[in-house]
Amino acid sequence: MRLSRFFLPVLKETPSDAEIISHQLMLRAGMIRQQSAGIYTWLPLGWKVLQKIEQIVREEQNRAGAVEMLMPTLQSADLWRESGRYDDYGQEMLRITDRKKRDMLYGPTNEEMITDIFRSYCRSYKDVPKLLYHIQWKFRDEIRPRFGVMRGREFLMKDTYSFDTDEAAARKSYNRMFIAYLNTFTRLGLKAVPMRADTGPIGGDLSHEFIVLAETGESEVFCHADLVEMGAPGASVDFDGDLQPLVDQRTALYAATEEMHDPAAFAAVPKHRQLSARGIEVGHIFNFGTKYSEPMKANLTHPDGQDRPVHMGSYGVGVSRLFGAIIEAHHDEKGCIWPDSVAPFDLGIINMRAGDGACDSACDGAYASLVAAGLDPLYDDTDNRAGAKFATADLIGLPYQLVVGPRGLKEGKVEVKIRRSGETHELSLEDAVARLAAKDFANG
RNA sequence: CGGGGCGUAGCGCAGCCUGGUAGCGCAUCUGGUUUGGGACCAGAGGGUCGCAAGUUCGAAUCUUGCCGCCCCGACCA
Repeated sequence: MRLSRFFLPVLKETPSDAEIISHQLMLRAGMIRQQSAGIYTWLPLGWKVLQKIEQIVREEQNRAGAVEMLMPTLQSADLWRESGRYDDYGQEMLRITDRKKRDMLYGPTNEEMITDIFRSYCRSYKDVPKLLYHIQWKFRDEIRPRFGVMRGREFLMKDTYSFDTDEAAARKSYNRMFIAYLNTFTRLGLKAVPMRADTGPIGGDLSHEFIVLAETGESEVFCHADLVEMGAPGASVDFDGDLQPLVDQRTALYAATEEMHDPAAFAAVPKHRQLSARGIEVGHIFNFGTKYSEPMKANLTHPDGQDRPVHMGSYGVGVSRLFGAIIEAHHDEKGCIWPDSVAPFDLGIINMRAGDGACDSACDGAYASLVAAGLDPLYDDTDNRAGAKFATADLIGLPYQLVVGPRGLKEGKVEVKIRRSGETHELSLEDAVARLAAKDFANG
C-alpha cells in the first residue's frame, strides 16, 4: 500500500481526553476515532490490526476443536425472560423496541441464544461434546466507559460455549480453552497469566481470568514469578489428549487478582518469586454447569434413558480490548511497537526523497519485490520531509523500516531499522530486500 | 450512581475572575527557499465561543436549565 493512497490521519498532539497510553497512541496513530462515549470507528490502520488479532484468536480456537459460527447482535427479549436475566441484567443492557413494539436488545453476551440453538437441535448424549464460538460485536451500556477501547461500550468479543454430558466431561472442554488461551496470548506477543476467578453462586473451581501483565494495568495482581516465565504449550499440543497435567502445572502455583488475593497463601511463595504487578484482564473462562440449560430446558437423554440438563461453559476473549492491551505492553515514547504477528503492515518503506529518480526507482523496485514475496509493506511515497516520515513510521509502530535516501544510494546502501530495538543495518538494496523477504530480521 | 472537571477554528490551548464585536501554536491553502529525525519566510482561508432561556445598551465572559465529554470511586471481556 502506498501511503499517498492510504487513509492515515495521524495527530501530532495528544488529544486531551485520552488518559492511558494505548488510547493516546491509537488516536494519534489514526487507528480509531471516538464517535460517542465508549463507541469507536476503527480507521483503516486500526481495522487491519483488529482483524489480525481476530484471526489469531480464530486460528487458536479452531486448533482447539471449537467450531465457528455467527449469531446476531440483536436479540429478542423473550429468550432473556426465559433465563430470568432480562430483569436481572439491569441498565447495562441496551434495550430496543422494534416497529411492532417487540422488546429487543443489543446482545451483551450470548448464553441464552446459544442455549436456545443447542436445545433445538441436540437431544442426545451422543450430540456432545461440542464447542461453538463466534466473534461478534457486543454492547454493554457501562456506567462509565474509559481507557479507550479497553473499556468501551461497544466491543468485539470472541465467545465460545461448551456443551457436555457431565461435570467431568465439561472439565475437558474447559481445559481445551485454557490451553488455547495460553497459545493465543503468546502469539499476540503477550504474557498472560491464568488466575483463579470468583465463581459466584455457581461455585466450583472452574473459572479463570487471563491477565496480561502491563505496568499500566487497571488492577493489581499477585502471582508466582514462575508462571510468567512458563510460556505456552504451543501448537504441538494434542488437544484430544489429556490436557490436565498442563493445566495443573499452571494452576498449582499461586496467582490471584486483588479480589481473590490471599496474603497468607502469597506469603508462602518464596520471597524472590513473589511477583506483584498490574494486569489487564483479556480473557475469562467459566464453567457454569446447568445454570442456563436447566431453566431453558436444554436436556440430553443419557444412556440410562433419563433426561438431564447439558453442562455448559463459556469462554470469552475481549478482542478489541486485546488491541489496547498489546499497545500497553509494547510501546515506547515514540509510539507503538507491534509484534510481527499483529503489525498493521509487515514493514514500512521510507522514500526519503520522493520525486528523486534514483530513490523512486529503488523504492518502487523494493516494493514490488516485497509484495511478490508475500509481504504487505506500507510505502511512504509522500513528499514529506524525512523527519516527519520517521516520526510517523515510529508512531504507527511498523516492526521494520526500509529507509531509502539519496545519500545512501550514492554508496549503494539502504538502511533497515528494527523498530523495537532501534538498531539499524546498512546494506545493499538487494540484500535488504532479500533479508526482509526472508524475515531474517525477526530474530535480531 | 456519588465526587471532581471540561466544552472557544481540524488538534492542543489562552481569553471568562474584572461584560465592549475572539486570539496563540500546530494543521490546511498559495508563492518562494529548502530536503537523512516532526523545515523556513511571506501571504490566505477557517469559529452559530456545546444548546436554550435570562440579566444588560451590549454576553465567550454573569445567572438558570439542558446536552455532550473526561477523570476518581463502585461494576465489568
